[in-house]
Amino acid sequence: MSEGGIVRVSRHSSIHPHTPPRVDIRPAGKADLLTRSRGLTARDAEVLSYLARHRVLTALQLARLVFGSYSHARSRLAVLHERGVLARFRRDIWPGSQPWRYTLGPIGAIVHAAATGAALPRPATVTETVLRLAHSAHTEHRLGVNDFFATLAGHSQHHDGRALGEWWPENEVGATCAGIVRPDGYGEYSDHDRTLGFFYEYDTGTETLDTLVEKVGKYAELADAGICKPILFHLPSASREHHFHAAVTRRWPVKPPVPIATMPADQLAPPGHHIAAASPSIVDALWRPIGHTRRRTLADLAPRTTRQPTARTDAA
DNA sequence: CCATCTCAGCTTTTACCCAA
DNA sequence: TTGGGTAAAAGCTGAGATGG
Repeated sequence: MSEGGIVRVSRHSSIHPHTPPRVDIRPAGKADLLTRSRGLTARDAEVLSYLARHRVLTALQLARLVFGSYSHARSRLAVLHERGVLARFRRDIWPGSQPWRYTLGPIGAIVHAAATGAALPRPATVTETVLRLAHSAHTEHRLGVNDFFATLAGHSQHHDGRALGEWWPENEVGATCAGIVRPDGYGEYSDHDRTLGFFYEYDTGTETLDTLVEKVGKYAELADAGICKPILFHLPSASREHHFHAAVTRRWPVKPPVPIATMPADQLAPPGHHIAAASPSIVDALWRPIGHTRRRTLADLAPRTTRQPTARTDAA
């Protein structure tokens, strides 16, 4: 299946890039706003909070982040969609079907705005936002980034002593970095006495290696400005990883200006349905620091500290 | 009303087999 | 040659049952 939104395509599959995504939005009338927003649980609010902050998530990703079971997540998300709390869309590919991508619907956007003290959006504005999201070429990239963090959060919830303490989306971390770099995300992962704060870069292979190396140079500028964190590069293949390592080593023969580790996506275990076993492989020894041949676990990339792990992922 | 689980059915196109 | 039926792929949907 798709790993929480990452389209895995068999040799028989074909994506229809020109087919518009199927968008499913329940309109919200003023009269039934109160009716439809009634009965929302604390967990529903958590779902809204995640979607407000990270824009779009699949049912599997939300299951990992918020729900205990995938089937219940799908069931509840369908109810929320039916009420107009959530909107959803997906592309048609062959063969098979695609997971729905969920985002805030008209009711959900209003309820979340009311809960956070923000200005209430008009339903037409929400509809426009959903349509833009559904048609944006950047949405699949965003889903890939969200999938990494959702998998990490889901994994942490099933392993004592591990936690994803922070997960900042692209726009928030970009603002914090004063525009010098725009990482795809920032996270803090704890494993017992070790905490790794890292920038995350999700590479789909569409950028040139020179562009990636230039990015590293920008991170060096950021480090000079006082923000130095390791960069985790998610690369599409082992060969891409090999060439990236070679390019960085050519540019900085002794040592890269900031710590960098890479993981080739084609080394990941085949994705599965189960929440508990949700791709633990991203925390396994798949991460290769620049200048090393031995791969390390995610926790091994972190310096040992005596700090207590931070709280689990907070959607707020 | 919510949580959890199971399971039959659906989606969509191609390849293949068989009968007319 | 043409047309109909079926399997395959990969995963989602939604109904139903059970229990809190």
